[in-house]
Amino acid sequence: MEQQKFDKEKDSSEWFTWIIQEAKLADIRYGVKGFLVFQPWSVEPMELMYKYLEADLERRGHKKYWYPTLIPEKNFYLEKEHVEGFSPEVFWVEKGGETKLEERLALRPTSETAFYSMFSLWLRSYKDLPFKTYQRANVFRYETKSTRPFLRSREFYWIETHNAFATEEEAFKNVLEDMETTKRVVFGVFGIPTIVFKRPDWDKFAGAVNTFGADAITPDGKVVQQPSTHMLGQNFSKPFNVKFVDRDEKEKYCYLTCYGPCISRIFASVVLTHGDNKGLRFPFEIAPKQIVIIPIMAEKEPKVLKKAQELKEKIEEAGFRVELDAGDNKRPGEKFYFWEMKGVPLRIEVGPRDLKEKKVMIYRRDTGEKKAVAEKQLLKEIANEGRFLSENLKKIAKAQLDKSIVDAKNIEDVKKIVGRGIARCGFCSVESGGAKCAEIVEKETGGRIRGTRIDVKEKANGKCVICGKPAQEVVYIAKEY
RNA sequence: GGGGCAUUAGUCUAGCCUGGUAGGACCGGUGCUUUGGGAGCAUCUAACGUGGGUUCAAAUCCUGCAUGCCCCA
Repeated sequence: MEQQKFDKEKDSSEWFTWIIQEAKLADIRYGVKGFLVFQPWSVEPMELMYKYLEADLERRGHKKYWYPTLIPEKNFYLEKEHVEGFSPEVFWVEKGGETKLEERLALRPTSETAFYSMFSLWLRSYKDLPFKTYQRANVFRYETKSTRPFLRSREFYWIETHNAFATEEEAFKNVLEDMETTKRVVFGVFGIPTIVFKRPDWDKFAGAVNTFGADAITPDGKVVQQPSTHMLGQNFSKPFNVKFVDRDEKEKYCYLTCYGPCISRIFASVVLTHGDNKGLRFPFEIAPKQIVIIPIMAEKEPKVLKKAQELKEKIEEAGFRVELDAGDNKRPGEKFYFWEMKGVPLRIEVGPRDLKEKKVMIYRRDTGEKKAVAEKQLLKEIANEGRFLSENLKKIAKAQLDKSIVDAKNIEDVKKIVGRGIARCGFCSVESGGAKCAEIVEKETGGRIRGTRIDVKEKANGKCVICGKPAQEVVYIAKEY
C-alpha cells in the first residue's frame, strides 16, 4: 500500500520534488548542478505547450528563426547595462579542442545580442517594418541562487521573440499584444492565471526601458515570474546599428521589443497549480495522454480486451491521445491510482458488465466522479468532459490567485501577508525614487515589489506603507521563487 | 550570499555513535495464481557519491570536492 507522502498545500516544496520523481517528469541525477534530464511525461506536454504558443505568435505575424547557441564576446559586450546584468551568469566557451579560441563565445543566456546583430544587416527601409521574429531555444544561465528543477535551472527551454518597429507606439502596442498572448494561451489553454505587472524601475531586464512581467502564484503563496516582455526602446538598436530609412527619407533607429515565455517554467506552474494530493492533474489540451482505458477482467474475458482495443482505435481516430493499460499482473485498483498520479484527465473502464449494457464508465480526474456512458455517445462525452475538466481546473486556479491578493494598510499587514500571499498596498514611487523604500520592504518582509498593474487602472489613495509620503502607486508585494 | 541536513542496488532504507560478515522492503526478471479502487507465494538479479588522510583493517572516524534537499537573507 503506497502512502501519500506530502500534503501539497502544506509542504508544496516537498510535494513538488516528490511528484517530479514519482511521475517521471525529470531525472535530477544527471550530476551537473542545475541541469536535468527531461523525461517523456514532461517533454510531451511541453511540446504541446510550444505548439500552442508558437501558433499564437504565428497568427500575430511572427516568423520563426533558428539562431546559433553561441554568441561572440564582442556582440555580447555592445550594450552596457545588458552586459552588467548578464555577465555573472554566462557560461563561456574558451577552447576548441585544446586550442584556446581567439574570441570567447558565450552560451546564450538570452539572444538579444545575437538577433540584433543580424537585424542591422537585414533592415533597411520602413517597408521592412514591423519585423517580428521568434525562436524556440534552450538557454544557459549560471544561476547563483539555489537551483530548482523546472523553476530555476541552469539550462532552460523557452521561446524568445525579437521585434523591430518604426515607432515607439507600435512597439508598445506589440508589448500589450504579448500580454494578450499570455492571457490567451498561458491562462486560456494551460490554465495558469497570472497578473501582469509593470516592473519597478530598479527591477527591469538588463538594458530595457520597461519590463512587463506576468506573475503566477504557487500553492504556498509565493509568486513565479512567468512570461515577461521588454520594451527595449532604442537601447539596443543604437549600439547594434539597427536602422531604417523612414518615409521622410531620414535614417532612424528602430524600436525593439522582446518577449520570453519559458516553457519549462510554465510547466512547473502547471504542475504546482493544478496538482493535488493524488498527484498531477493536466488540463485536457496539454495532457500527454488525455484518456486511459482500463479493461476489467481482460484475461478471463477476451471480449473485454477486444472491445478495449476497438475503443482505443476509435478514440485515436477521433484525434485524442489515448493509452490502453491492458494485460500484465496489475489489478485495476493499482492502475487507477497510477494514472491518477500521472494526471491523465479521463479514465475509461470497460468490463463484462459494460459489454452487456453497451456502456463504459468515464472517470474525471479533477472531480473524482464516475459515470456510465452509452458507447455510442463516447466520443462526444470525451470531448465534453475534457472541456469541462479544463474549465474546472482554470476556475479553481483563478479562485486561488484571486484569494491570495490581500490589501495591506501598513507594513505590519504586509509582513503578515507576504509568504502566504500577495500584499496590495500604497507605495511612494516605482521610479528610482522608490528604490530605498523597496529595499526596506525586502529587508523587513522578505518580499519584493512586483510592480504596478497595467491591465486594470488602480488609483492610489493613502500613504506609502514605508515612508508615509502620499502614495503615487498601488503595488503588489510577494515572495518570489 | 548564509545556515542546516543528507548521499548504501533502479527506488526507499538498516548498519555509523562504539571501525572487523553490508540486512530488509519495493521495483525489475521468471513460474504459478489473480482482475469493477493499491493481490499472494516461490525464485533470481543488484549497492556503500568521489578524492585524500588515520588504521593491521573504513559504509562507519577526519578532511577536500561533487550533487541533492530544506530553511533564512
